[in-house]
Amino acid sequence: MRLSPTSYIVLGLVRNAGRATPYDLKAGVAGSVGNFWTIPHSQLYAEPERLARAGLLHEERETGGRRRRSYELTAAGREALEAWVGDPVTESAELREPALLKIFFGADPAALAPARLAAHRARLAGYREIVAHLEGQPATEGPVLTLRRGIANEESWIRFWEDVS
Amino acid sequence: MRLSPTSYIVLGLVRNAGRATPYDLKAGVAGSVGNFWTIPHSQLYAEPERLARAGLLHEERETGGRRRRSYELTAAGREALEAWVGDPVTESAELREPALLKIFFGADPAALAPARLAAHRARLAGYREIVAHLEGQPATEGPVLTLRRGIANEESWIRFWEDVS
DNA sequence: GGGTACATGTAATCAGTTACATGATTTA
DNA sequence: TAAATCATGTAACTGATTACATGTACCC
Repeated sequence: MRLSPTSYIVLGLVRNAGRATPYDLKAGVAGSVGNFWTIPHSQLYAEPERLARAGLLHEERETGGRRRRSYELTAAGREALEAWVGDPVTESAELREPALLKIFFGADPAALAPARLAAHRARLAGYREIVAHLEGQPATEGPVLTLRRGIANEESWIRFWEDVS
Repeated sequence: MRLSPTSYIVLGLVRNAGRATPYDLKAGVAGSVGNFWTIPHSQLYAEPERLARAGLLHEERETGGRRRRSYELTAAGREALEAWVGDPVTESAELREPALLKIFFGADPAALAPARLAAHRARLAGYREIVAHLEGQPATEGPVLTLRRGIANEESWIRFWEDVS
């Protein structure tokens, strides 16, 4: 089985939580990685199933009631996650910004700017708030760094859209 | 039919070229939008076919030889493209940077930095070269603006990776 | 004449998107 | 007690990825 970023997000969140249901994962994504990498919740049902088939997660299902599924890491799962985290090679992300596509094909940037500026400013404010709460907590270096990068990114976009306004 | 960014890239490139085969599109993507939005070439066979079924492209096929397909815009296709370009509302892009995911889940940023820095510096140099050739040409405002954004983006990433080195 | 790179496509699989559903809790 | 929202899933479709294939042209 080929492991995708989605797989590692699931593995990572399960590791952080110890044990998680798809719904926990949904909440986990929304409150953390989801800021820069969202996953539709249907994938959070499908993906753990795949990972369980591959032996990287252990699945348990409630016998009564709603028969909820919950997952935890197997040894193999932990190894796969750690190998990925430890590997210094990564792919490159693409910009894939729809507004840039429009500009490329002739849109007037000044017309796009107001909506883009509002969106970026809102996210920037959100990030600043989260980071204020997070700083000082123990064991949050990773999340704090990604937030810092998120902030720099929003600032960079804001400068761009201001320039073309 | 729902039109995706892929659809608009195809429509836009066909408009720019007047008429194009899938292979022309492949070259077109590689030399332009591909810098921030790549499309596997198999999609450049599938997507025009869909667009032709939807009446947005007109397909012609060589009778002899390799029976190459070529496409041009229909009136409806041109309208759809212009409506999209003229609409000031766009979705938001996500960062989706694999290296950030790794950091989020505990990777050492200093270990990731060298490869990332090399990649970003190479792209930055490439962009600067293209932009130097492009500036001054007529009717290249769109592409030049996207390149400028690409450059700012690379610079912003380079700052980030230098900071954590 | 043989290798290498460009040109041109097809097919199978799979992940992701979208939509549909419904049970349980809280709140007005 | 009705409405809203949270919790929990499934199913259908379709776009994207990957791999396979082969033809043509040019260069050594």
